[in-house]
Amino acid sequence: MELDIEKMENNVKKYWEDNDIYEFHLNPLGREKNFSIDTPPPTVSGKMHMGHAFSYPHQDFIARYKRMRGYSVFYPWGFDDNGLPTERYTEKLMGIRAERVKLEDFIKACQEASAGSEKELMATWRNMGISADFKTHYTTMSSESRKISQSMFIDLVERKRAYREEAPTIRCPSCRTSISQIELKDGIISTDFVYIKFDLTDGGNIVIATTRPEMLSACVALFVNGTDERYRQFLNKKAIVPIYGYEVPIMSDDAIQPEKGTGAEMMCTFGDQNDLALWRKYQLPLRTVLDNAGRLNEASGLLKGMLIPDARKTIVTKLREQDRIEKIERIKHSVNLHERCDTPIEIGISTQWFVKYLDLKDQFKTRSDEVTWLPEHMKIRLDNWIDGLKWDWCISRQRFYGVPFPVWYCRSCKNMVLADKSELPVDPRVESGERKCSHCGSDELEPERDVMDTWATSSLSPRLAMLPKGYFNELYPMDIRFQGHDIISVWAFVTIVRSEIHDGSIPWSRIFISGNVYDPLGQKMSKSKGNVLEPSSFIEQYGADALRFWASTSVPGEDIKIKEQDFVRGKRTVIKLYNAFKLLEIIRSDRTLKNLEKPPENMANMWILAKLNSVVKEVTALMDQYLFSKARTQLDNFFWNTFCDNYLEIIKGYGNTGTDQALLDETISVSHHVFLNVLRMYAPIMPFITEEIYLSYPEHGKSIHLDSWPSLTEEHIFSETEEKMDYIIEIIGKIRNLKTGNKMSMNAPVENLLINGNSAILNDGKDIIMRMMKVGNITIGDSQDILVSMIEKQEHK
RNA sequence: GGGCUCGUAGUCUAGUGGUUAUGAUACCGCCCUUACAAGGCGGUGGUCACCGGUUCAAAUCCGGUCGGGCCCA
Repeated sequence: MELDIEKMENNVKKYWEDNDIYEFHLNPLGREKNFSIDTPPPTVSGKMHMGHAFSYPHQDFIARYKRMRGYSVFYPWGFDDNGLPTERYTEKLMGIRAERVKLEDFIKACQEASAGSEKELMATWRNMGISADFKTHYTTMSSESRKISQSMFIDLVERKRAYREEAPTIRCPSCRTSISQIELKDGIISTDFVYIKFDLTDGGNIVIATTRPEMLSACVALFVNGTDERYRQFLNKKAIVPIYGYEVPIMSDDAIQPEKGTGAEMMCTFGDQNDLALWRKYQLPLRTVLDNAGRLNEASGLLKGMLIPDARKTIVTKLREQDRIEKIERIKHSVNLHERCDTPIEIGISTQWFVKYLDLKDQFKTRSDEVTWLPEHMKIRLDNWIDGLKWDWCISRQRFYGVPFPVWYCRSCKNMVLADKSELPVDPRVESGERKCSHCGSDELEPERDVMDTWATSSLSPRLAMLPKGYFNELYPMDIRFQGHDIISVWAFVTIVRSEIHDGSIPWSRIFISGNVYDPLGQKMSKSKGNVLEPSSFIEQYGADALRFWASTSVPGEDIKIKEQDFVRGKRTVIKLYNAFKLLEIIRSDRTLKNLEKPPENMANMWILAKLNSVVKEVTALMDQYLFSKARTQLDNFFWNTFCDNYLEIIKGYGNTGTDQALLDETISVSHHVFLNVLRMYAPIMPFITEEIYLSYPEHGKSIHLDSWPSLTEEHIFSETEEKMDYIIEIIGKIRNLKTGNKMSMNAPVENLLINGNSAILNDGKDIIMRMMKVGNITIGDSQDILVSMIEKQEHK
C-alpha cells in the first residue's frame, strides 16, 4: 500500500480542525506554564510567498515543541489589512479610485476586499500545518484593533509624547501623502544636469549644477566646499537668483563634493534630503514652492500650477532665453523613490502628528539589551539604528483607509478635542454625532482628516493579539516575537518604542529573526525577474511536511536559497517513517502491543534504548536553544542510520520461527517505544505524517501534538553493551562491504565466515551477525584489527 | 561611503586550534532484500574565496583584499 501524501495531509488537517487540537486554554498555574508568541500578521494584499513558507514554519516548530513540553501555547493569528497596501489592493480588485468615491463607500470596499482575501490566505497557511489559533484571529483594522490603537494614541497625548507640528516631511506626490524614511527605496534615473549661471551682487558670476531647475524659486543659498580653492573668493558674498531676482548667500559645507558638477550647488527648500540636512544645520529660511499634489505654487511665478515635468521644461526654456544656461548634461543619478509606486519623493512642509522619542534613545537601548536576540548579532542592527535616529516619528498619513486620529479641532478657540476612551473606536471624518469643544463649548468642530501610519498600529501587536481575548495582563510581556531581519529597524523597533512609552517594559523576552529566501542562483525573487517560485507548487509536489523540512534546514537569521534537494530529502523522510511503521507492524503481526516495563536483556534492544537516550538528550538541548536545524540533523542520523539501517535490519529476522517468545515480546515493546519517541521528536517539524502514524496506534492519545516530549530514562543507560554493540555494527559494515565487493545481495547466504577481531565481543554478537547477514557459520579469531573474509567459496557449475 | 553578515566537492551544508574535512543532493557501479528502488552497500568529486600574519599545528584565531546579501547614509 503506497502512501498518498496529499490525501494523508488533508485527512490529518481535517482531524485537527474537527477536534480543535490547537485551541488555547490559559494555564492557570502561572505565566511560566504558558508560552506566548507575537506572530507577524501577513498583509492581505498578496499571496503567500516563499519567504512566508520559510519563516512561518520556524514559529510553528517552536510552538509545537513548547506545547509538547507542557506549555499552554498562546499562538495567535493576525492579518494586517491596514493602510496603503490594502487601499491599492482594493482599488485594483474593485476597479475604483479612493479619491473618486465617497469615503464611507471606500472604507466599506476595503473591508470587503480584505475579508475576502483573509479567508483565502487562511487556507494556505493551514495547508502548511501552522498550528496557530485561526478560529479567533485578529486583524489590524478590526474595530477592536482600531479601539486599541486610538486609545493608545490618546495615551501618547496624555503622556505628552504625541504632538502636532509643521515640519518637513517626505512626501509622495503620486500617493499624495507623507511617508516615512522606511518606505523609501533607492532608484537610479536618467535626468538632465543643468548648469545655471548666477550673477553676484558685486560683479562676476558663479555656475551651479542642478537636477532640479524647477526648484529655482525655492533656492535659499548656494553652497561650495570650504576647501575648494576655486570658490574661496566667493564665500560670504551674495548671488542673485536668475528670473526671480532675489539675493541668496554663498556658504560652505564639508558635505559638498568639489568633483560633482561645478563644485557649487544651489540649496532649495527642498530639492532633496541633502538640502534638508543643510537647511536644518544652518537654520536657513523657508521658501515653499510645491503643494501637496506636487504642483508648483504662486511663489514660483511663471510655473504656477504646473506639475514637475512641465515646470522643468518651462524654466529651462526661460533660462535659455535669458542666456543663463551654461550647458546641460544627461546623467544617471540615484534618487529616493516611494517603494510602493516608484515615484521620486519630495520634501514638503505640512502639519503632522509626531511621537516624541529622541530623548528616550538610552531607554530603547536598555530594552534592546534586555531582550534575548536569536541570533545575537541581529541586536547590533537595532542598536545602530537607535544611535542614528535624528527625527521624531511621524505617524500621520494623508490617506483614506487607516486608523483615524480620534481628534477634532475647535474652529473658534483652536482647542484640540480628544474622543473619550469609552466611545472608541471613532472616525471623526464620517461621524455625524453632536460634539462640543471641551474648552469653549462651541459645536463648530473640525475633524482631523489624517489617518495613522500602519506602524502606529502594528507596533501594538501584543495588545492587538491579547487585549480582546483578555490575556494581556497574564501574558505580557510575551515570550517571543518572530520576524524577518529586513524589518528590525521598523517593526521590532517601534514595538519596543511603544512598550517603553506605555508600559515601561520590554514587549517580549526574546526575538527570533528569520532570514530571506532567494532563488537557486542567490538572487532576490521578483516578478520582473520572472524567478518567483510558489509555495503551493512545492506543497503539491512534495507535501507540506517536506516544505517544512526544507524550512528547518536553516539556523536562526540565516538566508536560504531554494534548492530542490532539500524538498527531496524531506519527502523521503516522510515515506521512510511510514514504511518503518509498516515493518514494525509486520513484526508485531497480531500480538498486542505492551508497554515497555522492565529493562531489556537483548543486546540490540539495550543498545537502541541507550542510543535513543543520547539522541533525546541532544535534540532536546538543541530545541531549547531554538536550533531546530541541528536538532533535526541529529534526529535524521539516528532514524536513518541507527534505527532503520541497523536496528530494524537486526530485528527483522526476529519474527521468524525459532525466536523465543520472551525475546520477541521484548523486541516488539522496545521497537515501538523507540519509534514512538522518534515520531514525537519529528512531530514539530513534520506534523502531518507523525500524526497520521500516531493515530493508527491501537492505543493513542488525542494527538501527538498534545502528547509529551520524550524524556530521558535513567534505566536505559547501558554503556558497556552500547560499546560492544557499536563494535558489532562495525563488523556488520565490513560484512556488507564484503558482500558488495562480491556482487552479492545483502540477503545472499554466506556459508562460512572468518572474523578476526575482539573475540569476546564477537562471541556475544555472533548470533546477531549470523541472523542478520545470513551467515551459516562464523569462525572467530583474535586480532587487533578487524578482518572479515569468506573462507569457503560456493561451488559454481 | 558606514554597520552587520556570508564565502567549504556540480549544488546545499557540518565543522571556531589537533588523525585521512561532515552529511545531503546530483552522478557512476553493484544489489529486486518478504518496510521502503522515493531503498541498501560502495565509488568519483575539495588549491576550505584570495594574500599575509600568529602558532609545533589554521577551514577554524588576527590583519588586509575580492565577491554576494541585508540594513543604513
